[in-house]
Amino acid sequence: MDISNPRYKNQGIHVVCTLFTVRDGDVKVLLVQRSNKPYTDKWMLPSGAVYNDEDCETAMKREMIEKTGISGIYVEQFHTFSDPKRSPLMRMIAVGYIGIVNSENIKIKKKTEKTQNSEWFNLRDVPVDLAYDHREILLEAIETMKRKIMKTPIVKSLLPKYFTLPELQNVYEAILNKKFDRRNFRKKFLQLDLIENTGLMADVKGHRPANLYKFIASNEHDVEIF
Amino acid sequence: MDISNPRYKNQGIHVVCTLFTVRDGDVKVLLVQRSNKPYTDKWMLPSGAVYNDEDCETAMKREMIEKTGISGIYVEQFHTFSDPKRSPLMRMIAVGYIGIVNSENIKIKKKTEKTQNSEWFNLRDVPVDLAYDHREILLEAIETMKRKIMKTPIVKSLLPKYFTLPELQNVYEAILNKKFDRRNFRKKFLQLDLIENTGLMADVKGHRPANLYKFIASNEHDVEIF
DNA sequence: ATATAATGTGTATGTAATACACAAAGAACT
DNA sequence: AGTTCTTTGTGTATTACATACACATTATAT
Repeated sequence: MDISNPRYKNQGIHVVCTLFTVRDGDVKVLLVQRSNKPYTDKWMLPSGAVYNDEDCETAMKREMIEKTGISGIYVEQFHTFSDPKRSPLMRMIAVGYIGIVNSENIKIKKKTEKTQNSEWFNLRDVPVDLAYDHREILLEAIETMKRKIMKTPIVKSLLPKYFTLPELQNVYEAILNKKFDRRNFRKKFLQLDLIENTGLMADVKGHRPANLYKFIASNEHDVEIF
Repeated sequence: MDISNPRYKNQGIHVVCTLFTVRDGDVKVLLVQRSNKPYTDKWMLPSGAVYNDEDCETAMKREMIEKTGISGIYVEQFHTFSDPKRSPLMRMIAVGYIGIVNSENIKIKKKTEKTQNSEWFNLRDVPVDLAYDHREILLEAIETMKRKIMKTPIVKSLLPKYFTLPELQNVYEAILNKKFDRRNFRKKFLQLDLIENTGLMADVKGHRPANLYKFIASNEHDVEIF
Protein backbone atom coordinates (compact mmCIF):
# COMPACT_ATOMS: atom_id res chain seq x y z
CA MET A 1 0.00 0.00 0.00
CA ASP A 2 1.35 3.35 -1.04
CA ILE A 3 1.06 5.44 2.11
CA SER A 4 1.74 8.70 0.28
CA ASN A 5 -1.38 8.31 -1.88
CA PRO A 6 -3.52 11.31 -0.93
CA ARG A 7 -6.63 9.19 -1.31
CA TYR A 8 -5.89 7.52 1.99
CA LYS A 9 -3.02 9.21 3.74
CA ASN A 10 -3.33 10.80 7.16
CA GLN A 11 -6.10 8.55 8.31
CA GLY A 12 -6.67 8.33 12.02
CA ILE A 13 -8.22 5.75 14.28
CA HIS A 14 -10.08 6.65 17.44
CA VAL A 15 -11.83 4.58 20.05
CA VAL A 16 -14.97 5.82 21.78
CA CYS A 17 -16.43 4.35 24.96
CA THR A 18 -20.03 4.58 26.05
CA LEU A 19 -19.92 3.64 29.69
CA PHE A 20 -23.23 3.10 31.45
CA THR A 21 -24.20 2.84 35.04
CA VAL A 22 -27.51 2.61 36.89
CA ARG A 23 -28.11 4.61 40.05
CA ASP A 24 -31.38 5.27 41.88
CA GLY A 25 -33.33 3.65 39.08
CA ASP A 26 -31.82 5.89 36.43
CA VAL A 27 -29.50 4.96 33.60
CA LYS A 28 -26.50 7.24 33.39
CA VAL A 29 -23.68 7.62 30.91
CA LEU A 30 -20.19 8.98 31.48
CA LEU A 31 -19.29 12.14 29.55
CA VAL A 32 -16.22 14.36 29.60
CA GLN A 33 -16.04 18.04 28.77
CA ARG A 34 -13.48 19.16 26.22
CA SER A 35 -10.87 21.80 26.84
CA ASN A 36 -9.34 21.99 23.38
CA LYS A 37 -10.43 22.85 19.88
CA PRO A 38 -12.47 21.80 18.05
CA TYR A 39 -15.74 21.63 19.99
CA THR A 40 -14.20 23.52 22.93
CA ASP A 41 -16.33 23.18 26.11
CA LYS A 42 -18.61 20.61 24.50
CA TRP A 43 -19.34 17.32 26.22
CA MET A 44 -18.36 14.07 24.57
CA LEU A 45 -17.97 10.38 25.15
CA PRO A 46 -14.49 9.51 26.42
CA SER A 47 -12.40 8.86 23.34
CA GLY A 48 -8.92 9.10 21.97
CA ALA A 49 -6.41 7.98 19.40
CA VAL A 50 -5.22 4.41 18.99
CA TYR A 51 -1.46 4.13 19.12
CA ASN A 52 0.36 2.06 16.54
CA ASP A 53 1.52 -0.56 19.00
CA GLU A 54 -1.85 -1.37 20.58
CA ASP A 55 -5.13 -2.86 19.47
CA CYS A 56 -8.38 -0.95 19.87
CA GLU A 57 -9.45 -2.57 23.10
CA THR A 58 -6.12 -1.81 24.73
CA ALA A 59 -6.36 1.77 23.50
CA MET A 60 -9.88 2.02 24.88
CA LYS A 61 -8.80 0.94 28.33
CA ARG A 62 -5.80 3.25 28.31
CA GLU A 63 -7.95 6.18 27.23
CA MET A 64 -10.48 5.47 29.97
CA ILE A 65 -7.75 5.53 32.56
CA GLU A 66 -6.24 8.72 31.16
CA LYS A 67 -9.46 10.65 30.70
CA THR A 68 -11.61 9.33 33.54
CA GLY A 69 -9.38 7.38 35.89
CA ILE A 70 -11.55 4.29 35.50
CA SER A 71 -9.69 1.00 35.12
CA GLY A 72 -10.50 -2.65 34.98
CA ILE A 73 -13.73 -2.29 33.07
CA TYR A 74 -15.22 -4.88 30.75
CA VAL A 75 -16.02 -3.38 27.35
CA GLU A 76 -17.36 -4.77 24.12
CA GLN A 77 -16.92 -3.43 20.62
CA PHE A 78 -20.25 -2.67 18.98
CA HIS A 79 -19.81 -0.56 15.82
CA THR A 80 -17.26 1.42 13.83
CA PHE A 81 -18.28 4.89 12.68
CA SER A 82 -16.71 6.10 9.48
CA ASP A 83 -18.62 8.99 7.97
CA PRO A 84 -15.86 11.00 6.25
CA LYS A 85 -17.31 14.20 7.70
CA ARG A 86 -17.58 12.97 11.27
CA SER A 87 -14.47 14.89 12.30
CA PRO A 88 -13.85 18.40 10.93
CA LEU A 89 -10.05 18.35 11.11
CA MET A 90 -9.01 15.11 9.44
CA ARG A 91 -10.14 11.72 8.33
CA MET A 92 -10.87 9.89 11.55
CA ILE A 93 -12.85 6.75 12.11
CA ALA A 94 -14.08 5.71 15.54
CA VAL A 95 -14.36 2.19 16.88
CA GLY A 96 -17.18 2.22 19.41
CA TYR A 97 -17.27 0.27 22.67
CA ILE A 98 -19.90 -0.14 25.34
CA GLY A 99 -19.46 -1.04 28.96
CA ILE A 100 -21.42 -0.97 32.18
CA VAL A 101 -20.02 -0.44 35.66
CA ASN A 102 -21.02 -0.03 39.23
CA SER A 103 -20.25 3.64 39.73
CA GLU A 104 -20.73 3.67 43.50
CA ASN A 105 -17.15 2.94 44.45
CA ILE A 106 -15.57 4.74 41.52
CA LYS A 107 -13.99 8.13 41.75
CA ILE A 108 -13.71 9.75 38.35
CA LYS A 109 -11.00 12.22 37.43
CA LYS A 110 -12.56 15.63 36.96
CA LYS A 111 -9.76 17.32 35.08
CA THR A 112 -7.13 15.93 32.78
CA GLU A 113 -4.80 17.18 30.08
CA LYS A 114 -7.55 17.50 27.50
CA THR A 115 -10.71 17.64 29.58
CA GLN A 116 -12.00 20.17 32.06
CA ASN A 117 -14.75 18.05 33.64
CA SER A 118 -16.39 14.65 33.72
CA GLU A 119 -19.84 13.65 34.88
CA TRP A 120 -22.37 10.85 34.96
CA PHE A 121 -25.35 12.13 32.95
CA ASN A 122 -28.82 10.82 33.32
CA LEU A 123 -29.79 9.78 29.79
CA ARG A 124 -32.54 12.37 29.57
CA ASP A 125 -30.13 15.13 30.67
CA VAL A 126 -27.44 14.46 28.07
CA PRO A 127 -26.73 17.67 26.11
CA VAL A 128 -28.11 17.46 22.59
CA ASP A 129 -24.99 18.97 21.05
CA LEU A 130 -22.30 16.51 21.96
CA ALA A 131 -18.96 16.90 20.14
CA TYR A 132 -18.42 15.19 16.79
CA ASP A 133 -21.03 12.50 16.01
CA HIS A 134 -21.14 11.35 19.62
CA ARG A 135 -24.88 11.82 19.88
CA GLU A 136 -25.37 9.29 17.10
CA ILE A 137 -22.83 6.95 18.71
CA LEU A 138 -24.58 7.25 22.06
CA LEU A 139 -27.99 6.46 20.56
CA GLU A 140 -26.65 3.37 18.87
CA ALA A 141 -24.87 2.37 22.07
CA ILE A 142 -28.14 2.59 24.00
CA GLU A 143 -29.86 0.27 21.54
CA THR A 144 -26.94 -2.13 21.70
CA MET A 145 -27.00 -2.13 25.49
CA LYS A 146 -30.72 -2.92 25.49
CA ARG A 147 -30.10 -5.88 23.23
CA LYS A 148 -27.08 -7.03 25.21
CA ILE A 149 -28.78 -6.96 28.57
CA MET A 150 -31.46 -9.23 27.14
CA LYS A 151 -28.99 -11.73 25.76
CA THR A 152 -26.10 -11.79 28.19
CA PRO A 153 -25.53 -11.45 31.94
CA ILE A 154 -23.66 -8.19 31.38
CA VAL A 155 -25.29 -6.65 34.47
CA LYS A 156 -22.82 -8.69 36.47
CA SER A 157 -20.25 -5.91 36.11
CA LEU A 158 -22.76 -3.34 37.26
CA LEU A 159 -23.92 -4.91 40.49
CA PRO A 160 -21.99 -5.14 43.74
CA LYS A 161 -20.83 -8.53 44.93
CA TYR A 162 -24.04 -9.06 46.86
CA PHE A 163 -27.34 -7.72 45.62
CA THR A 164 -31.03 -8.31 46.07
CA LEU A 165 -33.47 -9.55 43.46
CA PRO A 166 -35.45 -6.30 43.58
CA GLU A 167 -32.21 -4.42 42.87
CA LEU A 168 -31.51 -6.68 39.92
CA GLN A 169 -35.02 -6.17 38.62
CA ASN A 170 -34.68 -2.41 38.98
CA VAL A 171 -31.58 -2.47 36.78
CA TYR A 172 -33.41 -4.31 34.02
CA GLU A 173 -36.39 -2.03 34.33
CA ALA A 174 -34.19 1.08 34.17
CA ILE A 175 -32.24 0.03 31.10
CA LEU A 176 -35.17 -1.42 29.18
CA ASN A 177 -37.49 1.28 30.47
CA LYS A 178 -40.28 -1.16 31.23
CA LYS A 179 -41.75 -2.98 34.21
CA PHE A 180 -41.64 -6.69 34.97
CA ASP A 181 -43.89 -8.78 37.15
CA ARG A 182 -41.91 -9.58 40.27
CA ARG A 183 -42.86 -13.25 40.45
CA ASN A 184 -42.14 -13.94 36.79
CA PHE A 185 -38.87 -11.98 36.85
CA ARG A 186 -37.60 -13.99 39.83
CA LYS A 187 -38.72 -17.30 38.39
CA LYS A 188 -37.05 -16.60 35.08
CA PHE A 189 -33.80 -15.30 36.47
CA LEU A 190 -33.41 -18.00 39.08
CA GLN A 191 -33.92 -20.81 36.58
CA LEU A 192 -30.96 -19.47 34.55
CA ASP A 193 -28.64 -20.69 37.31
CA LEU A 194 -26.57 -17.55 37.12
CA ILE A 195 -27.09 -16.37 40.68
CA GLU A 196 -27.46 -17.98 44.07
CA ASN A 197 -28.93 -16.96 47.40
CA THR A 198 -26.24 -16.23 49.98
CA GLY A 199 -28.62 -16.57 52.92
CA LEU A 200 -27.61 -13.06 54.00
CA MET A 201 -30.09 -10.25 54.36
CA ALA A 202 -29.94 -6.73 53.00
CA ASP A 203 -29.52 -4.05 55.64
CA VAL A 204 -32.48 -1.74 55.13
CA LYS A 205 -34.90 0.12 57.38
CA GLY A 206 -38.64 0.46 57.54
CA HIS A 207 -39.65 -2.76 55.82
CA ARG A 208 -38.88 -6.38 55.27
CA PRO A 209 -35.24 -6.93 54.23
CA ALA A 210 -34.47 -8.75 50.98
CA ASN A 211 -32.23 -11.77 50.53
CA LEU A 212 -28.79 -11.10 49.15
CA TYR A 213 -27.76 -12.99 46.02
CA LYS A 214 -24.46 -13.30 44.19
CA PHE A 215 -23.42 -14.42 40.73
CA ILE A 216 -22.20 -18.00 40.51
CA ALA A 217 -18.51 -17.80 39.67
CA SER A 218 -18.41 -20.53 37.03
CA ASN A 219 -20.86 -18.91 34.68
CA GLU A 220 -18.91 -16.62 32.39
CA HIS A 221 -20.50 -17.59 29.09
CA ASP A 222 -23.31 -15.85 27.27
CA VAL A 223 -26.80 -16.95 28.18
CA GLU A 224 -30.06 -15.84 26.64
CA ILE A 225 -31.90 -14.01 29.37
CA PHE A 226 -35.07 -12.41 28.00
CA MET B 1 -4.62 15.82 16.84
CA ASP B 2 -1.00 16.06 15.84
CA ILE B 3 -0.76 13.92 12.72
CA SER B 4 3.02 13.92 12.75
CA ASN B 5 3.13 12.14 16.11
CA PRO B 6 4.86 8.82 15.35
CA ARG B 7 2.64 7.12 17.88
CA TYR B 8 -0.22 7.23 15.44
CA LYS B 9 0.91 8.43 12.06
CA ASN B 10 0.57 6.36 8.91
CA GLN B 11 -2.43 4.45 10.10
CA GLY B 12 -4.51 2.77 7.43
CA ILE B 13 -8.09 1.63 7.25
CA HIS B 14 -9.18 -1.40 5.29
CA VAL B 15 -12.52 -3.01 4.72
CA VAL B 16 -12.89 -6.78 4.40
CA CYS B 17 -15.93 -8.58 3.06
CA THR B 18 -16.93 -12.14 3.83
CA LEU B 19 -19.47 -12.95 1.16
CA PHE B 20 -21.36 -16.20 1.53
CA THR B 21 -23.50 -18.18 -0.82
CA VAL B 22 -25.17 -21.57 -0.64
CA ARG B 23 -25.10 -23.94 -3.59
CA ASP B 24 -26.01 -27.63 -3.73
CA GLY B 25 -26.39 -27.73 0.02
CA ASP B 26 -22.92 -26.34 0.64
CA VAL B 27 -21.95 -23.02 2.15
CA LYS B 28 -19.35 -21.23 0.07
CA VAL B 29 -17.32 -18.09 0.60
CA LEU B 30 -15.78 -15.82 -2.01
CA LEU B 31 -11.99 -15.56 -1.98
CA VAL B 32 -9.55 -13.79 -4.26
CA GLN B 33 -5.95 -14.74 -4.96
CA ARG B 34 -3.30 -12.09 -4.52
CA SER B 35 -0.83 -11.05 -7.19
CA ASN B 36 1.27 -8.61 -5.19
CA LYS B 37 3.48 -8.67 -2.14
CA PRO B 38 3.06 -9.40 0.66
CA TYR B 39 1.40 -12.80 0.71
CA THR B 40 1.90 -13.21 -3.04
CA ASP B 41 -0.32 -16.00 -4.46
CA LYS B 42 -2.16 -16.44 -1.17
CA TRP B 43 -5.94 -16.43 -1.09
CA MET B 44 -7.76 -13.77 0.91
CA LEU B 45 -11.14 -12.25 1.53
CA PRO B 46 -11.86 -9.38 -0.85
CA SER B 47 -10.55 -6.26 0.86
CA GLY B 48 -9.04 -2.89 0.22
CA ALA B 49 -8.29 0.58 1.48
CA VAL B 50 -10.94 3.08 2.49
CA TYR B 51 -10.55 6.38 0.66
CA ASN B 52 -10.74 9.61 2.59
CA ASP B 53 -13.96 10.74 0.95
CA GLU B 54 -16.03 7.62 1.58
CA ASP B 55 -17.39 5.75 4.56
CA CYS B 56 -16.54 2.11 5.13
CA GLU B 57 -19.69 0.67 3.62
CA THR B 58 -19.19 2.67 0.43
CA ALA B 59 -15.57 1.55 0.30
CA MET B 60 -16.68 -2.05 0.80
CA LYS B 61 -19.07 -1.91 -2.13
CA ARG B 62 -16.51 -0.21 -4.35
CA GLU B 63 -13.90 -2.79 -3.46
CA MET B 64 -16.27 -5.63 -4.22
CA ILE B 65 -16.97 -4.22 -7.64
CA GLU B 66 -13.27 -3.64 -8.35
CA LYS B 67 -12.00 -6.99 -7.10
CA THR B 68 -14.90 -9.31 -7.90
CA GLY B 69 -17.30 -7.45 -10.18
CA ILE B 70 -20.17 -8.02 -7.75
CA SER B 71 -22.45 -5.05 -7.20
CA GLY B 72 -25.69 -4.32 -5.42
CA ILE B 73 -25.05 -6.58 -2.46
CA TYR B 74 -26.42 -6.07 1.03
CA VAL B 75 -23.65 -6.13 3.63
CA GLU B 76 -23.54 -5.64 7.36
CA GLN B 77 -20.63 -4.55 9.49
CA PHE B 78 -19.79 -7.12 12.14
CA HIS B 79 -16.39 -6.44 13.74
CA THR B 80 -13.27 -4.32 13.45
CA PHE B 81 -9.93 -6.10 13.65
CA SER B 82 -7.07 -4.10 15.06
CA ASP B 83 -4.22 -6.32 16.18
CA PRO B 84 -1.16 -4.12 15.55
CA LYS B 85 0.62 -7.09 13.97
CA ARG B 86 -2.20 -8.09 11.66
CA SER B 87 -0.47 -6.52 8.67
CA PRO B 88 3.32 -6.84 8.27
CA LEU B 89 3.89 -3.63 6.33
CA MET B 90 2.11 -0.95 8.30
CA ARG B 91 -0.49 -0.23 10.91
CA MET B 92 -3.72 -1.27 9.29
CA ILE B 93 -7.06 -1.97 10.86
CA ALA B 94 -9.82 -3.82 9.05
CA VAL B 95 -13.53 -3.18 9.32
CA GLY B 96 -15.24 -6.50 8.63
CA TYR B 97 -18.49 -6.96 6.73
CA ILE B 98 -20.61 -10.00 5.98
CA GLY B 99 -23.05 -10.53 3.18
CA ILE B 100 -24.89 -13.36 1.50
CA VAL B 101 -25.86 -13.57 -2.16
CA ASN B 102 -27.42 -15.83 -4.69
CA SER B 103 -24.35 -16.72 -6.75
CA GLU B 104 -26.22 -18.45 -9.57
CA ASN B 105 -26.66 -15.42 -11.79
CA ILE B 106 -23.42 -13.74 -10.81
CA LYS B 107 -20.31 -13.74 -12.93
CA ILE B 108 -17.24 -12.92 -10.92
CA LYS B 109 -14.16 -11.21 -12.31
CA LYS B 110 -11.31 -13.68 -12.39
CA LYS B 111 -8.42 -11.27 -12.79
CA THR B 112 -8.03 -7.68 -11.71
CA GLU B 113 -5.24 -5.22 -11.09
CA LYS B 114 -4.22 -6.81 -7.80
CA THR B 115 -5.68 -10.29 -8.02
CA GLN B 116 -4.96 -13.23 -10.29
CA ASN B 117 -8.02 -15.32 -9.52
CA SER B 118 -11.30 -15.48 -7.60
CA GLU B 119 -13.34 -18.45 -6.54
CA TRP B 120 -16.25 -19.60 -4.42
CA PHE B 121 -14.73 -21.94 -1.83
CA ASN B 122 -16.67 -24.55 0.00
CA LEU B 123 -16.04 -23.77 3.68
CA ARG B 124 -14.20 -27.04 4.26
CA ASP B 125 -11.93 -26.38 1.24
CA VAL B 126 -10.77 -22.92 2.31
CA PRO B 127 -6.96 -22.86 2.42
CA VAL B 128 -5.70 -22.73 5.97
CA ASP B 129 -3.09 -20.10 5.22
CA LEU B 130 -5.16 -17.16 4.05
CA ALA B 131 -3.35 -13.83 3.78
CA TYR B 132 -3.09 -11.56 6.83
CA ASP B 133 -5.52 -12.50 9.63
CA HIS B 134 -8.24 -13.41 7.18
CA ARG B 135 -8.67 -16.89 8.59
CA GLU B 136 -9.58 -15.38 11.94
CA ILE B 137 -11.90 -12.89 10.26
CA LEU B 138 -13.56 -15.67 8.28
CA LEU B 139 -14.14 -17.77 11.40
CA GLU B 140 -15.73 -14.86 13.20
CA ALA B 141 -17.81 -14.07 10.12
CA ILE B 142 -19.14 -17.63 10.05
CA GLU B 143 -20.25 -17.38 13.67
CA THR B 144 -21.87 -14.02 12.98
CA MET B 145 -23.70 -15.39 9.96
CA LYS B 146 -25.04 -18.30 12.02
CA ARG B 147 -26.38 -15.87 14.58
CA LYS B 148 -27.79 -13.54 11.93
CA ILE B 149 -29.62 -16.21 10.02
CA MET B 150 -31.37 -17.17 13.26
CA LYS B 151 -32.42 -13.64 14.08
CA THR B 152 -33.12 -11.96 10.76
CA PRO B 153 -34.51 -12.91 7.36
CA ILE B 154 -31.11 -12.32 5.77
CA VAL B 155 -31.57 -15.37 3.52
CA LYS B 156 -33.84 -13.18 1.45
CA SER B 157 -30.85 -11.87 -0.47
CA LEU B 158 -29.63 -15.40 -1.11
CA LEU B 159 -32.74 -16.95 -2.59
CA PRO B 160 -34.15 -16.33 -6.03
CA LYS B 161 -37.43 -14.48 -6.35
CA TYR B 162 -39.39 -17.74 -6.16
CA PHE B 163 -38.21 -20.63 -4.07
CA THR B 164 -39.58 -23.76 -2.44
CA LEU B 165 -39.80 -24.50 1.26
CA PRO B 166 -37.41 -27.45 0.94
CA GLU B 167 -34.89 -25.09 -0.70
CA LEU B 168 -35.30 -22.63 2.14
CA GLN B 169 -34.85 -25.40 4.68
CA ASN B 170 -31.72 -26.62 2.88
CA VAL B 171 -30.17 -23.15 3.19
CA TYR B 172 -30.76 -23.09 6.95
CA GLU B 173 -29.46 -26.62 7.31
CA ALA B 174 -26.34 -25.80 5.29
CA ILE B 175 -25.43 -22.65 7.20
CA LEU B 176 -26.26 -23.97 10.65
CA ASN B 177 -24.94 -27.41 9.78
CA LYS B 178 -27.89 -29.20 11.36
CA LYS B 179 -31.13 -30.83 10.29
CA PHE B 180 -34.65 -29.63 10.95
CA ASP B 181 -37.88 -31.56 11.02
CA ARG B 182 -39.76 -30.63 7.86
CA ARG B 183 -43.14 -30.18 9.49
CA ASN B 184 -41.83 -28.04 12.32
CA PHE B 185 -39.65 -25.95 10.02
CA ARG B 186 -42.58 -25.15 7.75
CA LYS B 187 -44.93 -24.42 10.62
CA LYS B 188 -42.44 -22.06 12.22
CA PHE B 189 -41.43 -20.22 9.08
CA LEU B 190 -44.94 -19.79 7.74
CA GLN B 191 -46.22 -18.34 10.99
CA LEU B 192 -43.60 -15.57 10.74
CA ASP B 193 -45.59 -14.07 7.85
CA LEU B 194 -42.42 -13.38 5.91
CA ILE B 195 -43.21 -15.50 2.86
CA GLU B 196 -46.29 -16.41 0.89
CA ASN B 197 -47.29 -19.20 -1.44
CA THR B 198 -47.42 -18.05 -5.06
CA GLY B 199 -49.57 -20.98 -6.15
CA LEU B 200 -46.90 -21.80 -8.75
CA MET B 201 -45.07 -25.10 -8.88
CA ALA B 202 -41.39 -25.81 -9.11
CA ASP B 203 -40.29 -27.36 -12.37
CA VAL B 204 -38.55 -30.59 -11.37
CA LYS B 205 -38.48 -34.14 -12.67
CA GLY B 206 -38.94 -37.55 -11.15
CA HIS B 207 -41.02 -36.61 -8.14
CA ARG B 208 -43.73 -34.39 -6.78
CA PRO B 209 -43.04 -30.69 -7.49
CA ALA B 210 -42.94 -28.24 -4.59
CA ASN B 211 -44.92 -25.06 -4.22
CA LEU B 212 -43.07 -21.86 -5.00
CA TYR B 213 -42.99 -19.18 -2.30
CA LYS B 214 -41.81 -15.59 -2.32
CA PHE B 215 -40.92 -13.08 0.38
CA ILE B 216 -43.69 -10.64 1.25
CA ALA B 217 -42.48 -7.24 0.11
CA SER B 218 -43.54 -5.22 3.14
CA ASN B 219 -41.40 -7.09 5.63
CA GLU B 220 -38.00 -5.44 5.72
CA HIS B 221 -37.52 -5.26 9.45
CA ASP B 222 -35.65 -7.71 11.65
CA VAL B 223 -37.64 -10.61 12.97
CA GLU B 224 -36.54 -13.29 15.37
CA ILE B 225 -36.62 -16.52 13.42
CA PHE B 226 -35.19 -19.36 15.48
C1' DA C 1 -49.96 -50.20 -13.81
C1' DT C 2 -46.25 -49.96 -10.76
C1' DA C 3 -42.14 -48.21 -8.58
C1' DT C 4 -39.56 -44.20 -7.24
C1' DA C 5 -38.51 -39.97 -5.00
C1' DA C 6 -39.59 -36.14 -3.07
C1' DT C 7 -43.42 -32.99 -1.10
C1' DG C 8 -47.15 -31.82 2.16
C1' DT C 9 -49.73 -32.38 6.29
C1' DG C 10 -51.74 -32.99 11.95
C1' DT C 11 -51.53 -34.19 16.64
C1' DA C 12 -49.82 -35.08 21.14
C1' DT C 13 -46.51 -33.81 24.64
C1' DG C 14 -43.42 -31.02 27.06
C1' DT C 15 -41.55 -26.56 28.20
C1' DA C 16 -41.48 -21.67 28.80
C1' DA C 17 -44.21 -17.13 29.09
C1' DT C 18 -47.75 -14.66 31.04
C1' DA C 19 -51.27 -13.12 34.22
C1' DC C 20 -52.58 -12.54 38.66
C1' DA C 21 -53.22 -11.75 44.77
C1' DC C 22 -52.03 -12.44 49.30
C1' DA C 23 -49.03 -13.54 53.28
C1' DA C 24 -44.61 -12.41 55.77
C1' DA C 25 -40.85 -9.55 57.68
C1' DG C 26 -39.02 -5.84 59.85
C1' DA C 27 -39.29 -0.76 61.22
C1' DA C 28 -41.89 3.13 62.94
C1' DC C 29 -45.27 4.84 65.70
C1' DT C 30 -48.55 4.97 69.42
C1' DA D 1 -47.50 -4.76 72.97
C1' DG D 2 -50.20 -3.79 69.28
C1' DT D 3 -51.06 -1.45 64.96
C1' DT D 4 -49.56 0.55 60.70
C1' DC D 5 -46.45 1.00 56.91
C1' DT D 6 -43.56 -0.51 53.27
C1' DT D 7 -41.45 -3.78 50.70
C1' DT D 8 -40.29 -8.69 50.04
C1' DG D 9 -41.47 -13.41 48.86
C1' DT D 10 -44.33 -16.94 46.95
C1' DG D 11 -47.95 -20.50 43.72
C1' DT D 12 -51.10 -21.68 40.23
C1' DA D 13 -53.78 -21.52 36.08
C1' DT D 14 -53.68 -20.34 31.24
C1' DT D 15 -51.63 -19.73 26.96
C1' DA D 16 -48.22 -19.87 23.45
C1' DC D 17 -44.38 -22.08 21.49
C1' DA D 18 -41.05 -26.11 20.71
C1' DT D 19 -40.45 -30.73 19.86
C1' DA D 20 -41.34 -35.39 18.44
C1' DC D 21 -43.25 -38.24 15.25
C1' DA D 22 -45.73 -41.19 10.37
C1' DC D 23 -48.35 -41.45 6.41
C1' DA D 24 -50.72 -39.89 2.25
C1' DT D 25 -49.92 -37.18 -2.17
C1' DT D 26 -47.92 -35.79 -6.55
C1' DA D 27 -45.46 -36.19 -10.55
C1' DT D 28 -41.99 -38.83 -13.24
C1' DA D 29 -39.77 -43.00 -14.99
C1' DT D 30 -40.16 -47.71 -16.34
